[in-house]
Amino acid sequence: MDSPSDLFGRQSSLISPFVLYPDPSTALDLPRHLTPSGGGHGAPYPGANPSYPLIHHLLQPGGAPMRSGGELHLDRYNMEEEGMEEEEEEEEGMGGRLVGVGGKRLSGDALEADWSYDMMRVKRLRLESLDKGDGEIGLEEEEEEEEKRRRSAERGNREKGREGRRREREELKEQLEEARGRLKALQEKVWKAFGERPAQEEEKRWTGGEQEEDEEVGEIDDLSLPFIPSSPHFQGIARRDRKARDHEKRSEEQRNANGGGEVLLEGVLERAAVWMGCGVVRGEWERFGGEQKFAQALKQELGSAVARVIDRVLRLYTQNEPLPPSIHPFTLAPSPYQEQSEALPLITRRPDNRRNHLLPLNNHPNIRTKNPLLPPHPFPPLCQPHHHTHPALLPPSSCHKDSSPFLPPSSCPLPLPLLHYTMQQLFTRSLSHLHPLHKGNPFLPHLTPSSSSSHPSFPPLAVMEGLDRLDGGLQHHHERDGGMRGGGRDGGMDSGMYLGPGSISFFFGGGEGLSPCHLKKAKLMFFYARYPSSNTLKTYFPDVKFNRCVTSQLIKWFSNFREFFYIQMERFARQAARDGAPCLGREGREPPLRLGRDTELYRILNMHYNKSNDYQVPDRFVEIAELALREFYTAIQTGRDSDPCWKKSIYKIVCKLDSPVPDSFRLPGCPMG
DNA sequence: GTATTTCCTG
DNA sequence: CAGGAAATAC
Repeated sequence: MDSPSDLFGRQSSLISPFVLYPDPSTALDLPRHLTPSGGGHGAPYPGANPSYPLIHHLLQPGGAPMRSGGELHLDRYNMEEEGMEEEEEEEEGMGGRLVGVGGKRLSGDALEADWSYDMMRVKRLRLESLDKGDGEIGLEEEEEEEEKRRRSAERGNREKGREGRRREREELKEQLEEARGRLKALQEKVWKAFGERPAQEEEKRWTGGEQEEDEEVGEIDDLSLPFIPSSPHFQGIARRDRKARDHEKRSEEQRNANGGGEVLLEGVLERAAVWMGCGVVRGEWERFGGEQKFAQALKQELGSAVARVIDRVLRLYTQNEPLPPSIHPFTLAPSPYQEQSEALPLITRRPDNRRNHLLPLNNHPNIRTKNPLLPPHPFPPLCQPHHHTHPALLPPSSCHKDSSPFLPPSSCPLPLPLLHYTMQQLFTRSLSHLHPLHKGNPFLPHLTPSSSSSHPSFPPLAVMEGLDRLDGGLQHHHERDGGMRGGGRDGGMDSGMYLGPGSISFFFGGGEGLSPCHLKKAKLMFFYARYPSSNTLKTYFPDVKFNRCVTSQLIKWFSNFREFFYIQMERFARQAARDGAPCLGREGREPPLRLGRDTELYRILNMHYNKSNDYQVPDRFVEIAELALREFYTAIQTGRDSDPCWKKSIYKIVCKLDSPVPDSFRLPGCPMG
């Protein structure tokens, strides 16, 4: 039950690197219908069932059926990402054929048996042909059969048998060809999306760059070796197959003059095939510690492949600057975010000097400033009554107050997903190559408007926002995954592969998932709506492709926001009741329990919902918070808090206080650009 | 039954 | 903040 497959259980479309960046022309079309698929209580992401057509089978080495939300998802891959349906159909077809020889979809309890059977067939056919070639390998079974046939001396029958097997072989060949073709087509799509590889790059690769390629192949092969059973049969087959494939791969690649990505993609697939071809028999699988090693290797494979792809694309990017936006890997899906600052007439920017008006803060022990990038007094006292334009914005540079220093300032929020830390690191690493000069200079005077506008959305690095959070969360998941999934002994499968729902799928081609930017936006929305309906959410997150998973995610966010809100309210109400200080404001003349903008509570709320402080907290929200505070306070004072349901009345009150969210939130992306 | 919410935990 | 369970709403 702790098989590595569990660790993949929530990932979506891992295999989707082949559709890394969806065609912009098709990325946003097609209304989506929701796919009903089980779920229910306690399953916030019932629809988060991934579709990983190619590695789906790989992920179930023991034939364990994949479960999600307590339901089996065997017969049909969840097609939640309908937009990818076409692509997936192709991939599925290919995956199915690669694994299940007969092109059938392997599923259910029969999976293991089918799998083994099919793979045995492949092996036998393969061995047969090898046998004919140089007689190097033979199976007893085969020899016996031959013997029997010879003895029977029934030529017709023999012919029949051979005919049958030849047909089988040819069928197999055809299927392989087809699979290959499909793979190629997919890869071409990818490259189309990536843009043409420059000719000189290609030349370099095949002259001076060859070595690099070799290294990669070698490295990868090394990686896969442990999974090849030591039996000479398998070793021989694997070696020869690999050689043949490598050769074929290269000549084909040369013919196509495509690029390294093809090698990478094909490599990953082919090595996966090697694993399967060599390790599918259960005994072997177990004998070689298949699960762990497989998981580890798969992780490394995917990680390194993705890293290399990214590196290459980015290298390409720097070499070819400026790229037409259409082929920029990060702008393929039109980024609404880049237009925000111009597109939001309702949003006025705060004067720059606001942030210089740092007043000393009360050093409340409860306040933690985890982010070292934040200034020592990260919170401007928003008590000036003059700045009540709302909503109000800080200048764009504020976006980077808490992001990585080497990111250009106007780079805010592409809708990159809540990438896992590992993925973020990949990006960070790659991007640090790109913008080495930006290091240590958050404000980048040398980044001219033109250069930034030629890649207005380039650094996708809203990703970096909340890195600290995710970093902390990583360990978190480590523990949890270790405890719940890996039993704490998962040798290679740390949470490096763990990705929250919608994250990697988004990145690898989902296209419209939730990003840190959306989280930010949701938090700001909370100032207006504590209980947004899913329709409201759909209205205000137009760039999000809503499916059940995403909807619950957003709803869950608001639930979390409320939770935090209520906790703070209660806490401060109790504190006020305890301290006999009903006046939270500094000025004694203030009405009781006023939430002044210079108060600790205000500070905490602002910090939570408006961390980068690029938004003016609406007066309305302050009022609501005050009201909630008073409700809590009086409930506590009057002893109503002993009633187990005492909070519910307050929730009801708060529930009615939602106000219209400003129209600026209807625009895609972050309302603060 | 499903969707949503709260509560709890990590 | 996410995940899960339980309760509740529809």
